[in-house]
Amino acid sequence: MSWSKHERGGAEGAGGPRGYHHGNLKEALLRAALELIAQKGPAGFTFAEAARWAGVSPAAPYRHFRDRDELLANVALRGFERFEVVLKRAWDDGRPDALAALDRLGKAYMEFARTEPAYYSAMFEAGIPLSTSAELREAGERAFAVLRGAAEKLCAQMPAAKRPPALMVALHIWSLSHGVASLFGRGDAARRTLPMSAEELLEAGVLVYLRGLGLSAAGDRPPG
Amino acid sequence: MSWSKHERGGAEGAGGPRGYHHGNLKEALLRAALELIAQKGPAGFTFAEAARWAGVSPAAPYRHFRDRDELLANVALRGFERFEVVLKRAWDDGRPDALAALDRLGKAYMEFARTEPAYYSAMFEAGIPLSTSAELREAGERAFAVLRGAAEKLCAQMPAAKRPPALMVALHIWSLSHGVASLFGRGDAARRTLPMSAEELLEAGVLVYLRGLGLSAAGDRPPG
DNA sequence: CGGCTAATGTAAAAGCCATTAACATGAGCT
DNA sequence: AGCTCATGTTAATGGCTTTTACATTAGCCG
Repeated sequence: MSWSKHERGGAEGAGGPRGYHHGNLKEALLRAALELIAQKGPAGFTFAEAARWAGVSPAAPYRHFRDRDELLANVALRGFERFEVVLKRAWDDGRPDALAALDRLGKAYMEFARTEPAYYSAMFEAGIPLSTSAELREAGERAFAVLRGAAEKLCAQMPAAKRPPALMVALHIWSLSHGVASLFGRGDAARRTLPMSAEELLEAGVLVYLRGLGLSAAGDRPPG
Repeated sequence: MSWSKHERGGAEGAGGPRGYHHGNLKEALLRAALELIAQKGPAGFTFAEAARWAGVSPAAPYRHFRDRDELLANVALRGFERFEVVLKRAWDDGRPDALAALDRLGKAYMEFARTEPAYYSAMFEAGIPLSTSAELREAGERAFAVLRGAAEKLCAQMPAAKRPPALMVALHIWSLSHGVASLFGRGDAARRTLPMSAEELLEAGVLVYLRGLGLSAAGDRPPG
């Protein structure tokens, strides 16, 4: 194992590099970007400041990312990967039943948006075209696939005659989740004062929606 | 009427100013910003280029806007005002009945997002804190008030016992609309290939949701 | 009409950022 | 030990933002 090189930068925080070579600059830049995006939004983040944060010259990042956008795209990529993990864990293959699991899924969605606003905005609000890289698109697809799988399990337990297309259900739930997260999910600036938390709002909305689909177990009274 | 001054800049397109003074620079800058945001997104838009587009020096805009963000906020403000008009017209006080009017409202929402992407992104995706100015916040409230009024009319025609809070309904519909618009509503880059248009997706989602609320007239079969 | 003043523009400069090109260092392999 | 390539640095270019000092002129007042 090559200790002398790889131990550095990996767990060193903002300590800074020792020698001429940083040792783990790519990773350090990704982390710096994440931190800066969290502080000032995807627009406020600058390549040069990430370099500074990592303790290298402004030109160094170009050895690892073609340009600023590619770094942003890499943050988004990593975000989608983490998002998929989080959603998968919450869904847990629909155990113990699809409705309980879907409820966890919604909470996990909102929690991700709330606790990882930098990832979330890089993924959805930074204006990165998904066509940037196949990897990015596929990571996005995999995250969405979790939602889609959940929709399929839900639809499967409905009588075939009144069964809606699972893809449509997945898109509806995703849209509602993203809308709530995007409009009300983050702590500070753009928030409107709500009579309920974003999590509750989403949960209530999904319940109403599912009832509309005919899932009788889903909240038989209107929430309020 | 002061022809000699005000005719200029107002309808002159990119013709450029004639004398030392532009005559209607503020308006020209707002329009330039709108055009540039439409082309390159709120992040790609630059103050200097708007000035160039209006035919003035890079410092001139500072006579009308404190900084770049204030210009952006003014675009968003104007966007909310237009949005309110569009939504109000579509809602038309709920004529001939609330469901038909709500359907028009959803279509108008999506059409605004689609045909005025620059306004839409300035309003919702540019990261402008609503606290920027009271005017901005109030304009946003007025636009939302249309949705809220629609939700109230819908709820009013439900039996009081199973009547959900109108505010919650408005927030749900808004979130779903914004989610659909934001994820699938704009033409080119970030779009995913869908089995249906964004308008259809939203309409179907709202119908399911309303059915979940117990509005029996709302789509008695699951859409597909 | 003639002149004052405030509004509106311009020019120039400082400071930051992105990006590139030429050069430097040293890690890892042979 | 020496080679070579990955990884950094320095320096330079060009653009953007914002400020300061100065220029022009529109509108008003006598």
